[in-house]
Parts: sequence; structure tokens; C-alpha cells
Amino acid sequence: MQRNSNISMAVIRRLPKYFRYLSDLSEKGVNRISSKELSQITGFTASQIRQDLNNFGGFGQQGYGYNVSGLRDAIASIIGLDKRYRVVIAGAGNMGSAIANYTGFHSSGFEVLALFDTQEELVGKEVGGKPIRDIRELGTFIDDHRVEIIVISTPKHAAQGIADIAVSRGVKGIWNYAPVDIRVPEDVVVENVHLNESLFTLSYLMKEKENI
Amino acid sequence: MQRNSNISMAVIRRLPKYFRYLSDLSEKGVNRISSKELSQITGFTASQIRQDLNNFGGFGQQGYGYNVSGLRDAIASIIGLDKRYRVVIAGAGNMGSAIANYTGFHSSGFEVLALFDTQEELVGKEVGGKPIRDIRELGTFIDDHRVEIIVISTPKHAAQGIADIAVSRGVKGIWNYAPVDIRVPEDVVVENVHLNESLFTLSYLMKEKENI
DNA sequence: TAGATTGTTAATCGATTAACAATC
DNA sequence: TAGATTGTTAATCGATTAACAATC
Repeated sequence: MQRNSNISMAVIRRLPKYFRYLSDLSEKGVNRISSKELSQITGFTASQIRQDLNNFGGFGQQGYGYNVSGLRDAIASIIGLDKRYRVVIAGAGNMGSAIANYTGFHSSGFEVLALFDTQEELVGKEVGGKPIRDIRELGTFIDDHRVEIIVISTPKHAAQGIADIAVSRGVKGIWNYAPVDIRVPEDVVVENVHLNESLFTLSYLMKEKENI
Repeated sequence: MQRNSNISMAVIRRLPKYFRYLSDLSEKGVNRISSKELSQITGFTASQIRQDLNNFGGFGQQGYGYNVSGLRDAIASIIGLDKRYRVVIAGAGNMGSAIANYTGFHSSGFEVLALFDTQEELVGKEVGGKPIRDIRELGTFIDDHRVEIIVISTPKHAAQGIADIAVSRGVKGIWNYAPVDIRVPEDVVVENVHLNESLFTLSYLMKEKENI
């Protein structure tokens, strides 16, 4: 992945975690937290937490700590959760359907407009209240609705072709569930969800534990 | 996560990638590859590839490179893909069903025996040919079938309780889709799939690209 | 004010990359 | 043998942790 900023991927991948922990704390009614307390909750060191946050600004106050909801909102804004994104899903199989049905994404600002599939018998049906359309309509649909993100949950052989169409129509983000590396121009971001790799890592770690 | 070996997580998470690239190459009929060529395919440096592999043994041959299928099989064995695992899925919602329906896991040695849910109207049905059972039967089922891995695709409030039951019956691996940190004894491995965090990372990276 | 805790610089640690002798 | 490429040691780079002055 090409990066253009000085924020490291390690820090970036902790941001959603901070957001989650702070959201949980806020829901519990906690108003204030120190980096030391947050360290106990998250397992990150207090030092790392302060370093991470100070990449984006001075959100704390000496002698006091951080305001929980204030920090949560600041991180939400850094992540871009105050925006709305228009999303389509390519591949209306099991995984595509599960994503379409998941309401949590909608409440975070990700609006699924439609799914697309090659299978004739799926076209015209609905998943999670969203229509399944013919994959051949993908390009014009992206144009018409100014779609920003495409989820690729197709078989792997179809993934690059779908990505090429989407990118040519202006999609800027790809959430890729297919077990392939998708090649895109450098102004497009690909985030991979490789479930096989995750499961294999579990297998390795279990094997390692056994052998001790 | 607690680690007991000297292999770093960075290396471990690359193993499934090596396996995937080598499998693809083998399917294409490629017999032999050098670390330099593999570097071009994977994007890792040749030096890193050699370092990574030499954590586990000397699989190459000077002047020649690596035998593709031999290396693939060696890595499969390191990951533990030559084993079979008995798996159950807790939570037969969209994500649980998608996992149950995914045949790729079965062919890698992960055998889903059953799903479990609290919802009365789901119990007795099937998903991907696997029965959905009452969550109250989870403990005895794990005992009876010597289940090794549990997939947790329940709402987050239920995750820790399910994990506790599973661990008390001897489950050694948890593949966790719930957006919480699950606490387990140190002989149990938890591998998290936090889709929200992945999507939020995509959002951040898109926002970052925009602002350049 | 005194105590607490941040923001930030400096030190350490670990991972990646480079270099090269070994060897097929 | 000569050429190629590994395995492995050494150098570099980057991320994490420690320390502490600033300040609320």
C-alpha cells in the first residue's frame, strides 16, 4: 500500500480501536479518562496512547486527562465517520449478503445503495432491503449515484475486473473480500479483509501453543 | 495477545500470504521461484522473504531458489493446514451463516459441525447443510464432539459468556467477529475479525488521500 | 499551591534491509 | 567451473517505551 502521509499504518489501525473503547466508555457514562486508565483498558501503553493522539492534536489537558466523548468525537472526525459514503456491493453471495444485512455500517455513515451479481436468478431480488442488480449495470449505476466505495465479495477471478470498472467510474475506496491483491491507481485505496489469512493465523497460533 | 515463541506476529501474519502466493503459482504450473521473483509478486523484499522463511528452516537451494509446491506444502504444515479442526459457530445470524456456507474453510481442514443460536425459530433449521442448535446445548456438544475452535458471531454482549462456556469445555481457539476484546486463559488463542475497524481504516485512508 | 497528567524529546527495542560468504 | 541465489550476519530504519519539563 502506498502512503503519502507521515502517520504510520500502525497508528492508523489503532484509531478505530480508540474509537471503539471511547464509545464504550461514553455509553457507560464515563466522562473523563487518563492515558494511564486507557492503557489498562486497551492494553496499549500510556506512552503510546499519548504519542498516537498527539499525531493529530493535543486533545488532553495536563493534570486532568481526556474528555471521553470529546476525544471520541475528535477521533470519529479524524477517521471520517462524520461523513456519509455511498457504497455498492459487488457479489451478492453469502458474504455480500451478510454485509448488506449488517445495519451497523449504515449507522456509521456507510450507505449501501445496491448489490450487483452475475447470477440471473438473483437479479431483482432484495437483500437487507437493497436491490440486487445485474453486474452489467455497475458502471452506469456508479456514475448515476456517485458511488465512492465498492465492496468486492465476488469470486477471486472476477475481483480485478470489477475493480477496474469501479475505478474507471470514479470509485475511490475498495473494501476487498476476495483473496487476491487488487491493483489500482495510486489515488484509490484498497482495504483487504482476507478471512482465510485470519483463520490460518489462528491455526498457526494454536499449533504453536500446543508445542510448548 | 501473549506470545510464547520467538517468531514475531509480523512474520506469522505473512505466512498465510506466502501460502496463498505459492498456491497460486503452483496452480499456474510454476515449479521454481527465487526470492527475487517472489519479491516482485508479493511486494515484500527478497531479503525479508529469505529472513522469514529461515525462521522455520532452510527451504531453498543456493543458486536455484525454492521449489514452489515443496515450499507451499512446508508452509501449509507450519501453519497447521495439514490438520483437521472441529469447529462450531455461535450465532447463526448473517455473518455466522456466511461462514457456515463458505466451503473454502472445509477444504482447508476446518470442519463446521453445527451452529448455535438463542433464537427459537432458528433452532432446528440448517445453514450450509449444518444444523442450528439451541445455544444451551453448546457446552455438552463441545464435550461430545471434542470441538477445538469456536467462531463467535453473536452480538457483542453475548460474546464473553459464550467464550467462557467454550473455554471451560476445552476449546483452544476462538475466531471472534464480535467487536469486543475477549478474555481467555493463556493457553487459548483469540483471533479477531473486526470488520468495523477495517472499514473505518478504509474511511481514514480515503480521507487522507483526499486531503493531499 | 501541590498534585496530576499531558505533550514531547530522548533512549531503547525490534523489524526490515543490505551485504556477502557459503554453496548448489 | 562460473553464475546464481541462498542463509545469515551486520547495518539501518522505524516504532515503542521511558523520562521529564510544561502546565492545568
